[in-house]
Amino acid sequence: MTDDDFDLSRFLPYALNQAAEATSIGFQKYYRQRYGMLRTEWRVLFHLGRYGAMTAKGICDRASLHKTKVSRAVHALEQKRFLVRTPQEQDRRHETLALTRQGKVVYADLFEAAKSYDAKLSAHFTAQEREILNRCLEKISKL
Amino acid sequence: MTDDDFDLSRFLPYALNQAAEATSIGFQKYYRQRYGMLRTEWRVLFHLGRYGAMTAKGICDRASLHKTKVSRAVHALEQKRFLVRTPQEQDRRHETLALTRQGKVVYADLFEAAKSYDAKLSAHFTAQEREILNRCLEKISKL
DNA sequence: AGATATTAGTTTGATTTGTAACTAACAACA
DNA sequence: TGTTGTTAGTTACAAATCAAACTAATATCT
Repeated sequence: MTDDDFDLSRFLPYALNQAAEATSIGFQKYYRQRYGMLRTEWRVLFHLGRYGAMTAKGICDRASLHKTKVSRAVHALEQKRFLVRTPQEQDRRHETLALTRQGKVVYADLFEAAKSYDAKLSAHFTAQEREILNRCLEKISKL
Repeated sequence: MTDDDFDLSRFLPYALNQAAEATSIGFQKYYRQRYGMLRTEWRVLFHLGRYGAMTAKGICDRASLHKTKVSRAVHALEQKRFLVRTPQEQDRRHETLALTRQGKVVYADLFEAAKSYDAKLSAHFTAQEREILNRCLEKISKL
């Protein structure tokens, strides 16, 4: 490859970042305006809604999020009355996090919004493209 | 699609973000440790090295970066003596930004590092995957 | 010319993130 | 029992980002 062929837009970290930002904006607007939520809050909410009650540590591990980020998101979601914490009997260091009724409603709404947002994005690709794209992204995330 | 199939890892904004972060880390280390640079600084440096002298506005447009980010990056690169500014005669609002000799050396180093980092990443994909991945990312960035 | 609007770039203050130190609860082992 | 280590989660401070207000130069319109 000659130097002329190597451009920022072909540099994977850059291209991925640009694409990530471009797709994030639209959905971000939704949970920000509607529920005053931050990205980490949405992720934490999603995990609890999708996989059921778990501890903050569980979310850290599943979502590859740092514990301070999760700690702050949990606090914010608690303030909004979207979740409640319950210290575990056998080990009081662990707190089980569970969505409230209201939290579940919000989750359901965001889940649907995410699905339809994703569908709208996917419409720009062929089935093959979408499949390969997913495969590539998954591979990269596991590097 | 049933709900069971829709997971965070299949939600494009999320998958792109995870992949972007995963690939960024390795290269970020390089320009951070070696030159104390931030991401925006590396991007600005790259633009000047790759496309030649231009104004801050020019970089904003080409790189889709906000002017405050560019302003700060330019300031930082100036402090490091990687670039110099020259107000334009005919319109003194515009300043032409150009890499210094030292800036060019740093650019050349980072350019090579980026190329080889990218090559290492690309090794995980087939030619077809890489091609489709690029195409998809480009499409997405233009949405 | 003089008033108004744009444009390039900077600064400021609030929000968000990252890093490291911290507390509290439990475990292991002498 | 007491000392040391580990783990879950929080807090505090520094660094980075974002949005909005600002300055200075030029353009436009009357």
